[in-house]
Amino acid sequence: MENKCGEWRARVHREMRRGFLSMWILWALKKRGAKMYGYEIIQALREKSMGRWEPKAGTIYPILRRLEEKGFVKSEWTSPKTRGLSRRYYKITPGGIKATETAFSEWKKMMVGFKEFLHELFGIEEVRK
Amino acid sequence: MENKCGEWRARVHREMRRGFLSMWILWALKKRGAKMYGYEIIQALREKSMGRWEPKAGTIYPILRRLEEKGFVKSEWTSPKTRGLSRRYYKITPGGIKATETAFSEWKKMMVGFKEFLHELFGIEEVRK
DNA sequence: CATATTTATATAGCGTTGCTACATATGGGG
DNA sequence: CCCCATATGTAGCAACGCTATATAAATATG
Repeated sequence: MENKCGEWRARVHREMRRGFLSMWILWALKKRGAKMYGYEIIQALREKSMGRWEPKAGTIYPILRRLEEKGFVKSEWTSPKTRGLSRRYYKITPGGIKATETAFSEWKKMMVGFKEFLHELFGIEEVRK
Repeated sequence: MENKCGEWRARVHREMRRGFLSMWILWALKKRGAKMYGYEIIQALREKSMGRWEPKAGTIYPILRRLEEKGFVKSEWTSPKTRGLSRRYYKITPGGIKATETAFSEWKKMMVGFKEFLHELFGIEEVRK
């Protein structure tokens, strides 16, 4: 029972993240301005979400590849000059910037829609945070 | 160009809905109190979202089946006494009510987290390494 | 020196889900 | 009778978050 509830919670959490992660990463690249590499993004998300979320490598690296396939980021493999491991740096493209804005616009519409939906259908004020 | 942007928009829209639809439907059943049938739910969502979303039968019916598999709703096939088509009526269970609250709690956490994430990562202060 | 941990990237495969497309069937209006 | 609305359902696709696992070099620890 408790277990099933936990599973449900985890599943809800997981499914709710879908569609947001790409947006978050594109956003990070856009606002940061500079190029970032995968491991750096993983750590940034972990730190900035303050323990709310532990992004996994198997989640982030595929996202970055997909974003590159779509032309939203461009990557560049760099060998360190003095020491350290090689890194693949990602940089957002103009298309990526546009995609970020599109995604945010969709997100906002959905949130507004969700609140209005709840309000209209059920008169829930609770939702207004 | 325009096409690709449209595809991206549609994909974002689609992915963002994941994890919300079950919650919406459970919520509708919970707040409505009474039992509802699939077609009714589809129409209610269409009307109440005011054209923002056109829920499809192929989306809603499978959701209802899954919710029943999880024990969050119970269904009952009813033949009309006088006239009209037979309908499968759904009613939320105590487990479903708990699941609704769980999902809403997760949703709120995620929204708050998202806002804080954006503020912290991209606020006035320069982002640290 | 040897070992363990951290840094860094990558992919195969799983499960869930929203959606398209299609199938089936009844009721009512013209 | 024909057409649309009503009403339910499933097969199959595509996307994506995640687990598990692999690889390899750098760095820390004993």
